Amino acid sequence: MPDESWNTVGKRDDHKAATRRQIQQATLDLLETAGVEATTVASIAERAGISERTFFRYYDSKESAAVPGQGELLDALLSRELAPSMSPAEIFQELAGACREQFAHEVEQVGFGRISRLLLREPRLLQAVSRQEMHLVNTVSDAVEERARLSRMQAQLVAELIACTWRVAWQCFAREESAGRTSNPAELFEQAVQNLAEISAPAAFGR
Amino acid sequence: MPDESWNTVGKRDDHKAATRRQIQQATLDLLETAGVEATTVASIAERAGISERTFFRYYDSKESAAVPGQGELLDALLSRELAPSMSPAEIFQELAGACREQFAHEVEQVGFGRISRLLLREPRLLQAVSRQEMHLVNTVSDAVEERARLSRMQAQLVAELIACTWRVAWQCFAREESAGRTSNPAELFEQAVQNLAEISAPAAFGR
DNA sequence: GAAAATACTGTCACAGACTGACAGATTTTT
DNA sequence: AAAAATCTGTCAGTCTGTGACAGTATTTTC
Repeated sequence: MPDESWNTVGKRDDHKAATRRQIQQATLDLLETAGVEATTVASIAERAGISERTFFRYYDSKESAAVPGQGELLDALLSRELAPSMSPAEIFQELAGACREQFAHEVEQVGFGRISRLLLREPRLLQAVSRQEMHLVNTVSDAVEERARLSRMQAQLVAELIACTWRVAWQCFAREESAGRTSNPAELFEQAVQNLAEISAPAAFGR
Repeated sequence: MPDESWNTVGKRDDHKAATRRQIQQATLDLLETAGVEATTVASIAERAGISERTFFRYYDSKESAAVPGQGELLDALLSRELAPSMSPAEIFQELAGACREQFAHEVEQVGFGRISRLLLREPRLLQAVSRQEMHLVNTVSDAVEERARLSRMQAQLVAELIACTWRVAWQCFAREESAGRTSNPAELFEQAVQNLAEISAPAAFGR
């Protein structure tokens, strides 16, 4: 038997990752056809070839098994440099940039269309996303407050605006996609940022 | 027996309203001491003097029995005049005005402090609020799109920004309140709107 | 004022979500 | 190969939430 100790992933991790994918797959399959309400965890577990108990060792609900995590987005946001010398507007622009790149990237992922279609018609899944966003806003808010030395209110607003822009861009893109039209993600995101400025700052765009 | 038919509320409505209050009260009492997790619907029902089954005829979960509805805010927003001639910024200002007044009003309500303290330390209750906000955003977004003739993206952004400002102002106020300090609600809300503009419109504040 | 229609509540029964405990199997480490 | 750590399934149990039915109170109708 060849030595593969250089490889950090062993059989255990492989199997875990595979199980995760199977659960995701099974969940999407069933939610797509029967809807969130009518789908039971038992049926998901059966389709994924595991016990019901094991399902809950991977995900804490069928909703969270369906929606993708926001870990990458969070990482992208936290990896940006935020100096105390920057103005709130500059910080927002910096983070929005990270968001735009990540957005364009995630749209390319396999299964994006599938999940977005599901999200548009299943409020309970949107709820699950909202829970993740709550965590993201808190984390980003804390980071901004500490690293950029903004007031609590400013930091929170920056974080909320980031999440808000992301949400709107995402939803607009998904709607376009569902309608058969195709659009440029980065451009769409930038358009959201642009509209945001126009809406909230009356003086800057006076007639 | 005196004729009271002029009074639109009969014994039935009275009793219903009283039961609602009892449930709210019992829920807050128990959540306050034991937390959301540890409190069962059965215990709430017992304290409110009703059966468990009846509890679910009034509220669909213990979370929603604890948080106040957003019906008044929604009414206030929808009662504002939105003409197609208005710019997105003007629409936002108009709605923000309604929000500010409602905010100052709600802060005065009895039980506000109690609920806000609870919300600050119970994520599950925040989740329940978030569900209501989702509905509010959708409703406002639709109204804005139809009555002010904005693009879907603009309408959605306006609605999200309203909700966002409300949330931040609310949270800041609650935090101040919890810390023993007292602040002016209308002023605080206006400050949030101000900061919002400063954050999202770089060109307007570039010194 | 009685009778009929309507609304509210409690009891019962049940499905589904989720968790703790334990035992057996598998992988990893020594 | 033995020991330790990890993963999984089974079992039993609590809690949430809902449909069905019957009994009671209220309102409406005559």
